[in-house]
Amino acid sequence: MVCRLSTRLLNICITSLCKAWQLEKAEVVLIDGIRLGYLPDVVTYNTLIAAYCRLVGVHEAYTVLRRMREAGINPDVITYNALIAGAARYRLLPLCLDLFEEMLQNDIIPDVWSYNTLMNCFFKSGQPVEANRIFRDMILSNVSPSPTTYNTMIDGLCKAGYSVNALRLFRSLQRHGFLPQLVTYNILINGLCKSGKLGEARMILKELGESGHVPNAITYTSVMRCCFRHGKFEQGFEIFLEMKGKGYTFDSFAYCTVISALAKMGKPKEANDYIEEMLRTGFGLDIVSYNTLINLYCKEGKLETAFQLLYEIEKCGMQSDEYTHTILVDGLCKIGDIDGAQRHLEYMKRMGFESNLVACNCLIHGLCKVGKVDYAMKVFENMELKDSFTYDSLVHGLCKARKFLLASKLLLSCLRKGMKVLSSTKRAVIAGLRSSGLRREAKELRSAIWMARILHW
DNA sequence: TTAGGGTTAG
Repeated sequence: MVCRLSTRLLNICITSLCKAWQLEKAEVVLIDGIRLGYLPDVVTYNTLIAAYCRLVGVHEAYTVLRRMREAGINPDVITYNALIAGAARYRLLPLCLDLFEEMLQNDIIPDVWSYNTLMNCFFKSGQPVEANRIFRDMILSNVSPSPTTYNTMIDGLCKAGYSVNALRLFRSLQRHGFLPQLVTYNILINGLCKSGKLGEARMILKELGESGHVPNAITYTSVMRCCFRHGKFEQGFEIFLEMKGKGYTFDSFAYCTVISALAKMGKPKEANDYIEEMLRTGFGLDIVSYNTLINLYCKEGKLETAFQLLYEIEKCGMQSDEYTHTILVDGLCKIGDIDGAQRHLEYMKRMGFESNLVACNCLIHGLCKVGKVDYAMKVFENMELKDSFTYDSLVHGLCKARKFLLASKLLLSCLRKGMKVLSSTKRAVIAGLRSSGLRREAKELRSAIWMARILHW
């Protein structure tokens, strides 16, 4: 009894220290505890493993598992779930699968949490088909799905571009008596908004209103962002005011949405006013908030201030991300500092950021803007991934350089891949071919555009 | 120990 009480006390201490990010102190308490006869149990080690995953890394957490075994304590399903969640946090899909396999080999039966985490990891890694396979495995293993399972499925489907299937799943669950939670509505509203299905999003929002759930800050932010994206600025700002009135502007999410919208609208003065308001509220800025500010400074051409912020981020120990550097590359391109942009791309590589499609697109656009279209072509040829932004920028650049035949060739290869390009891009190439006396080529391009429209409808 | 909102390019 005394021993069990002591272990409980030890666990309470370790849990509090882990929650306060005091991992080193938690380790000291563990060592001192053992010395004083407070014996750790599976909960002690599970707490430490979860904390290592969250604060240090999954490999370091795995060393705790070894120590746990050395202490004669067997891991359980919670131990493995924590490790799988840790691996999923760092998108280490093969490690997630290895851990799942190791769990099975140790005769530990995976539970709904294990499957949910693995499924989510597959979705986050861009593998919706595999995620669905995990869902099926779960059913075959007689593990009952939880509301989180369905929420993960709906969210994953939306993010993978299958919002229609997500809505279908939602409806079929409802028919089988599933009562959607607020989070389910939020996932679906956000997913439908992002895929441009505004009518359906509005319908779900109406159903949410009738469901008895009260829309929260997340619901409001999703809908507000959707309004801004579709040019309904007045409605967007009305939502922001309503959020303020309800006390839903307690974090940076709503502010970042509004500031970015104003930056896009070319209203830096108003955006700066909101920045000041956000800073006055006193909540700490995270990396997305910093990125929003850097983006605004870049849009204003204030690159020095933007880099000063990057310096601040790094100085306070915060990690900059792909967005931070992509925004800076774009900012440099926009002021015509192509050398600076290329240097920053190199810096990104050195920092360990993988090849970044958006940043490369910015460079191509910047090169075309300053008339270096041949160099833009070289960058294009070396790019592994290309999207409609890549083609749009380059085709426009080629038209500007009066290289209409090459522009037409690129445009066609883009259309054949089923990518959508701007109407202005198509018009520029056809008009260019005509003005150069290439009437037959212009006619052929028009037919090809027409065919592509039918094929990829 | 699992799920939801904010930041980048034509």
